[in-house]
Amino acid sequence: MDSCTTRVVDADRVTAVRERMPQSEDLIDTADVFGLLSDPNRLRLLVALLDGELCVCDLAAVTGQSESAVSHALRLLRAHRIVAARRSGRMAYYRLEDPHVRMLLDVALAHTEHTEALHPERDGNT
Amino acid sequence: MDSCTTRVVDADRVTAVRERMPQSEDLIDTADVFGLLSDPNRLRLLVALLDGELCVCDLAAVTGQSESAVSHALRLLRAHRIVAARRSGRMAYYRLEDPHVRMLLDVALAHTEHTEALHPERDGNT
DNA sequence: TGCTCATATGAACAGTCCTTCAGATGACAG
DNA sequence: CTGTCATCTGAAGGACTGTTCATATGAGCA
Repeated sequence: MDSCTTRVVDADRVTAVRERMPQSEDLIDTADVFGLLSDPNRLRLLVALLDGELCVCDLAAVTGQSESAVSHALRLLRAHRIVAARRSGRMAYYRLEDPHVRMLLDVALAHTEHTEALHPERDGNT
Repeated sequence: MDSCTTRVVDADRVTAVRERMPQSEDLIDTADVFGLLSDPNRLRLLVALLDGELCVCDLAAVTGQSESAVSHALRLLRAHRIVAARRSGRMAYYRLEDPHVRMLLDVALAHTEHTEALHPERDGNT
């Protein structure tokens, strides 16, 4: 049927799965969110914010990063509406704003704590 | 108290949050998993596999990638035990193996479908 | 045995990302 | 108004990632 570049074995499955596939735009947005959670330091920041708001310097102290690095990370997260800032004088208090991300964090952390001693990096072959 | 590089405003909160913070190793593993989900093409592969196993060429057809790219991606996912392969002759059928990742995908996709028209990339300032 | 097909792999290039350093902004104290 | 403090920003360097092209493996078939 389509002998271009991609052979197809189970044409029906392919068509069915293709129709169920979310829009490319949505996929990209989702991948983007995962990307924001894929950096250990950013992850630390978000985990720290699970309990409530914190200012930049406290976030730096908690996560062990430079304040500049924290600021950069927060800027990124803020641009994606994942965190929000409240200003009080010269301080900036950040909070976790996106309930969707909070859910992902909950799921992820709950499971990693149960999945100790399951270290990958070996070739998962037959 | 610690006048090194990082000032602290709310010392008690900092200590409390620090103690609740998961182990660095766990954090890194979690970030790693998110990283694997942060590529649109890899995400497409995993979404395609939500319904059941598929061979490499069908995955390529569904996701619109070259078979080589698919193979590389699957190799990575396989190394992290997120997918598993079943061989039948010269074909390789892949399935989603990690229930934890399946859960993350479910949560993420459910929400992106509801969160249309919420495009970020603007500076989330006051 | 030799050919073809499905998949796997390696090397390499381009693009992206994170950190750091230096400097800018804007608020508060005197 | 001047100096200090908390935070923000821009530029730059090095590391990492994903793709492609070319080739290797290994199963089925003649």
